[in-house]
Amino acid sequence: MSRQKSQPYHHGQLREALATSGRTLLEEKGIRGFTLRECARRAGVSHAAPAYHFASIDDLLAELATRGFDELAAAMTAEAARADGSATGQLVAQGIGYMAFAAGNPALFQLMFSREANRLEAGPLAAASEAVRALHGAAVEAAIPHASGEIKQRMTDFAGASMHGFIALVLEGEIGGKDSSRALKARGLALLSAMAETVVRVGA
Amino acid sequence: MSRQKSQPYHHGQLREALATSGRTLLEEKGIRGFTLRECARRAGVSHAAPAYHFASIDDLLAELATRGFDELAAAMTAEAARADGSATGQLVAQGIGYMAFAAGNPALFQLMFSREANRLEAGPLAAASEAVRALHGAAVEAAIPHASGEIKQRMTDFAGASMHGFIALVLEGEIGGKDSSRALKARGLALLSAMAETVVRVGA
DNA sequence: TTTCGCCTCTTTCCAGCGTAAAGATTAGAA
DNA sequence: TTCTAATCTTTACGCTGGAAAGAGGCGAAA
Repeated sequence: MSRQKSQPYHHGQLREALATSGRTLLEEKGIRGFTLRECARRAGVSHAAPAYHFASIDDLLAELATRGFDELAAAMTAEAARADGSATGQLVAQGIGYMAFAAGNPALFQLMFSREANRLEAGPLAAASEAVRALHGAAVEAAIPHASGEIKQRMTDFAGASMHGFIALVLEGEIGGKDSSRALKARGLALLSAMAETVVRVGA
Repeated sequence: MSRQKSQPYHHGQLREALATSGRTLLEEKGIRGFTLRECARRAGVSHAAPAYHFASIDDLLAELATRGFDELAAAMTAEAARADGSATGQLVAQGIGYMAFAAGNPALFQLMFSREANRLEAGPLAAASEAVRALHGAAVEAAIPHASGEIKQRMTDFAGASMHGFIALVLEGEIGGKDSSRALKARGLALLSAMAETVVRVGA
């Protein structure tokens, strides 16, 4: 990612390059260890160059979080496409995609749900996170089409909370600290199954 | 908290004072806005004074997180004491205490579950967080005394995940962004009820 | 009681940080 | 070709966490 002779001054793709180097840097050093200067260094530009593309370090972090939400939505959709067409199958598959993304990008996942990235109300970050919520909400409602609006809301809360809470606690080491990766996946799957069962039972 | 004539040089209670000023500072500025120097300033000492009591800023943050876990355990116990003696009542009450603590100390709660505080395996932080887990695990097992060990584990995962996930998503604004505080409490209570019902149903 | 050593805190210093301002360079339009 | 705006570098500032050295105060040993 360092500057080449073919790009002696204008980088041309600096915004993209910063997002790329920023993402790896974030996973390597964590949120507190993330610095704008190191990010610029890895992109091969001076430490002040990012200022033109991002108003502040928080702005860059918000961009990373936004891209994270986009990718999370894609992971949920992709996993759902691989599952059978049943409503509960879709719901569980979405959860698998959600957890797999979180496990593969723990620091980014933490940033996305950390409130450190200042999400302006109408900003792209809020839209991207809303898209994930919509995806999940649709899956829950599809599983309980005849339920009342209130039940649907409660079951969406319930499904989202258990799915998110489980992987969050796993990443934190609060759950399955000594478990193998395989055993952990089984626990996750068991949780998603119990969640889906409850949703259809209450919402029937 | 500034230095008085009665304590011209030796502070005497500096460790405590730093933990106190650190806690308010954390809630005011968030994890990323937390600085050791401002913390020392508020305690009325020079910026290098904390070094004697805390090896690094991460060490101070770990102390704050540890105290947070102690307080969280106390909040869960206190709320459970106010509830009826039924096993599910205890489980729900613990959840209320958990959520109330998180809502009242959002930045601290986030720090506790942020992996930023480097939790050494055998450190006091790990012990304090383990105590909270034990408290919750005992409540779940008391609700399903005849269940197998595997079911108990799965239901502990399940209960902990939904409880933690819900309040985490609320703090993040992912759930109930427009709701009033009252409505939000109702949603939380509904979630805890659904959680407890599922635990006793599956574990029966 | 005096002295001495250790604990606690301050002062000073350093490199690194985010950000602002000004200068340099380039691309593309006129 | 020349001019202008966009992009990047250089420089500078106040802040940060931490290390090192010095000062002050307490308690034990004489």
